Amino acid sequence: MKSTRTTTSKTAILELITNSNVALSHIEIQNILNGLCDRVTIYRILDRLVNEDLIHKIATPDGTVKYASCNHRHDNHVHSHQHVHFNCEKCLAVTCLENVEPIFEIPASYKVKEMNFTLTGICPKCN
Amino acid sequence: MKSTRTTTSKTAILELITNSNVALSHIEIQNILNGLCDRVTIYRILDRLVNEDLIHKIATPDGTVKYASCNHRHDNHVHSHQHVHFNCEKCLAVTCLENVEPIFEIPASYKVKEMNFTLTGICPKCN
DNA sequence: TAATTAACGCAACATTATTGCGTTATATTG
DNA sequence: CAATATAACGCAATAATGTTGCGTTAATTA
Repeated sequence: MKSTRTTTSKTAILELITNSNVALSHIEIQNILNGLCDRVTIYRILDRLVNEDLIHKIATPDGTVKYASCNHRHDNHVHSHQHVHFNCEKCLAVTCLENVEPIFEIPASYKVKEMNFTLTGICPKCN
Repeated sequence: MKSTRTTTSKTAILELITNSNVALSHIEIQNILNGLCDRVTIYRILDRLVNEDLIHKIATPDGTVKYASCNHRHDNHVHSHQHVHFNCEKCLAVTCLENVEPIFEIPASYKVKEMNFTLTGICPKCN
């Protein structure tokens, strides 16, 4: 009987991430919210949103953790975050490239559950 | 005239990373070295080794920064870390899959400089 | 072998993340 | 619709991780 409640902060953060076209870090969210809730609460809400599968967590190649919305289609009960992300060196934005699907082959002895594909370079805006 | 010196700690760390078949984090390296040098020195050496292109830095999807050796072949002056990494959920090991090369298409407006492809799941050993 | 200075150790500081606990407010129930 | 249960919160403390400054040590070179 694990329930989860709708709070002002939770909806605000979810909306923020959903409406953003780039992945956001904890600090970025904190700055945008500008004191709406405690720093710790943001951590807890982000964890909850990830658990509830409403957002997903990604890390840039340098280790910065960011959060992005899951506008994925639940094709047939299978849920996986097969996203390709683009990390701009200039503006540091992390964007989801939803329609890029890499093809690759890996030994069958590896049981792949998730994949994380991040490209680094210069985005169209900064080019 | 930027010179770089060979020190005991530096060679030890480089050797450690080179001989490891999995990527190592700062703490893991620190624990293995077991007081050979200071925590700060490890940070500085790792930075230097990355700059000198002797090792490369990667991050697991959850944001843990790890370091691995570059046993890449400098085909023709072009140097890029087109590695595919496998991150085992069980033993947390990050392994380089050198011979897996993903194929993907991305809008030309994006200038791709590096790519980071991490798969998560269960490795052959843990399976 | 002496001089130069990169690299080191140590201490202090900065940033980021986690935990405990009493309080607040969301959802449920009588 | 008010009373109740407890998820979620704020705040303070603590842990974990990364950075900076500076005096000292030791790798290179002249």
